[in-house]
Amino acid sequence: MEKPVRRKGDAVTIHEVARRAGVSPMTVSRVINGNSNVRDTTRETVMRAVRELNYTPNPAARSLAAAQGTRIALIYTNPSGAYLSELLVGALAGVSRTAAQLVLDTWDNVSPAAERAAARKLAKSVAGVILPPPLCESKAILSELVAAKVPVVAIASGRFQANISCVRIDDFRASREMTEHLLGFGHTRIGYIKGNPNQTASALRYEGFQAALAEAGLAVDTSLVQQGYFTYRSGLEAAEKLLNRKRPPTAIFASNDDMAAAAISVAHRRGLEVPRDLSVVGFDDTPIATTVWPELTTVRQPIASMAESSIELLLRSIRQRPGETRIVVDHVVAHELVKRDSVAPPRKS
Amino acid sequence: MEKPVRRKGDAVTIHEVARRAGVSPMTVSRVINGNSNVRDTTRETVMRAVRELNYTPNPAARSLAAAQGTRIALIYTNPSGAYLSELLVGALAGVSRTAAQLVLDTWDNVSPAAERAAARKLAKSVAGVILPPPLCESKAILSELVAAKVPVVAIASGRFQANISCVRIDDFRASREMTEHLLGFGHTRIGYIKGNPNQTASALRYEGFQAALAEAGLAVDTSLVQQGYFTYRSGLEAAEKLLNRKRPPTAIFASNDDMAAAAISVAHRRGLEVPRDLSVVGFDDTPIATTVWPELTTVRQPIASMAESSIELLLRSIRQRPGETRIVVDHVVAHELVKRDSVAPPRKS
DNA sequence: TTGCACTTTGATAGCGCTATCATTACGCTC
DNA sequence: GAGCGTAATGATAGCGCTATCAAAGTGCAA
Repeated sequence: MEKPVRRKGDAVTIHEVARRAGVSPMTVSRVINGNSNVRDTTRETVMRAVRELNYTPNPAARSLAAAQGTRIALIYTNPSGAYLSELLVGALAGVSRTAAQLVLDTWDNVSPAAERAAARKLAKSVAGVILPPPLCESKAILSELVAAKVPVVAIASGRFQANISCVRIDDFRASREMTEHLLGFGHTRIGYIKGNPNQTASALRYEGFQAALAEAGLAVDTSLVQQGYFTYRSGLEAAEKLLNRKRPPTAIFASNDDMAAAAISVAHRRGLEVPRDLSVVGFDDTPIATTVWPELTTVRQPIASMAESSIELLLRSIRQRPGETRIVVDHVVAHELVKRDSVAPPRKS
Repeated sequence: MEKPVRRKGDAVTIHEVARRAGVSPMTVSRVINGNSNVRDTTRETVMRAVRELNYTPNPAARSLAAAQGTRIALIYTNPSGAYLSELLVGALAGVSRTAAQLVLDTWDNVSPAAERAAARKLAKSVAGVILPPPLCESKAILSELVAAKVPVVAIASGRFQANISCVRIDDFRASREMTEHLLGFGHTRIGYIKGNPNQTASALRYEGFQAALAEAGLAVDTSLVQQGYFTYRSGLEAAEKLLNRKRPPTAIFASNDDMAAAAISVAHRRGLEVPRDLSVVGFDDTPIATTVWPELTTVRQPIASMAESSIELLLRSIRQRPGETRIVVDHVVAHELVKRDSVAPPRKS
């Protein structure tokens, strides 16, 4: 049995839909592109035909005809690479339905001038950009991209910014919930390891922590709060300081998983068992959360589906007619508290 | 200053190349597709024009005209996901120059029957497949794909298999070198944590370890060899056993980074300092190698560039005319011994 | 030189879709 | 109901590339 010749005849085209609906192919095209200027009744007829024939537009033809070299850039920096693979998986999923191409690049520029230059160059070669943190916090990059009228989606950025679409979770609320979870176990002396101050999310997470404490009528003991930088190394140091105290905390809330993993490691080196002697929780649910032992209780950001949404958003922006006002949305998606094995009630002492 | 209208004129087309080279567009097409039946002198003229104009084929047009929905699948399973992001980065880089689209899928089938069914279905929808371990060791998948005449590239698989192209490092040699490195520091009692037996690479790495020992005139002490499964958890257990011995090893060679990281963690819990009291080395150079402290000495597999080569290989296979014999190559790329901070001479005892 | 088989090149016709402009239908004022 | 402006639809012409087949060139034997 030969493999069928791929050429020809395997897919239903816009013409067949048009014929079935009794309209011209152009009208079908307008309908499937959500174009206005189509009478409602016509639209419905067409849509029915589309459904009946199970029609899917051919992405290649589409982008060829539209001459929109739909290249979408995803720029990242190494530091934030923790969830890179999930980001890529999601972006790829979003792109694979369309003719768009995903192009990757790493920027480790330090100076705003370098970022500015890179952004300007990028703006010329792609139709849209997805920016994870910390890049999406850079004024230099953002202003350059916005000036060049290239649609941008900031992903997992803490806060919504003018002119930039944004797909994110509610860091504040997630962090508050996690703190409440800890509180619910009876912890009252909770150490907190802050994230890198160059990211809005760090502040938001800390605020969520404070808010939960305040609601529970507890004061924030600032000596139990350490600055971290989202790296394992910084988590190591912060946890050392926390556990060196005369009255060490009974739980540590690290604002990402890498630092939480580091806290576990420090605890182990001191002969403390987790969670019996110390509860530890993280944030993000990156692979390391399930690598370490015990597995981390953490907050799951659905990075993959967030990336997928970002692509869709971007594509919609790109497809816009030149005249229309830019689509700018703030898309807050649901997070999830993932309970695993790193939390227990505080030990009686 | 308005952004130039994207439509038209921004890219150099095959016609311009043709005019410059003084041939027809068709001939250019043949050249860039590596088609035979083009005189060498003609080919060179065309290639020069291509270079001078910095021409890149338009992927959309290409796949539209060729009606070859050049979709390349990358299938992975969670367990091997350690270097997934690097794999994706490389594959994407390879793909971004061509019309091909990368589609991802996760298979966590256990039964060969399920794998067989999935492979059969896959064969119908894509033009080529990239298979990282352990999937590339599955007879069921492989035979199904080969039967369907879908080109396959096994990446980072230990050994070359008939009918399947393969891009890999020399696991045996890399492992032998790493062992020699340890030996060079004066270690003679080296613990070894084996990899998952479902992968050829595990055996190869172990053989390399044995070979180096044999060359140095040392006998392999099988009580210093533990079975692991490439997971952090299994590394934990193996390291425990190793360090529980009356005369524990002075160094541990884990056959991947996750298990090496686990070994470090176990050492720390026992108050052992790495590398002062125990040297630990890993394999693969995944992100965890630079996350843990101290950073791991390990063997770097250039996964990204391997993935890129795989794509190129696949594309070449796909572009083949139906008649020709399948291209099957065994591409062994160079590895690298990355020396970091987890190795020191054995402590005098 | 002619004839024949084979290699190399080119002309033509789309791939499936959308931009553009022309055409027709509709709604309204006067 | 004529006249006009706007909304809805259609006809045409490609987007950049490759499949296909026809044409031209090449080599070799007779």
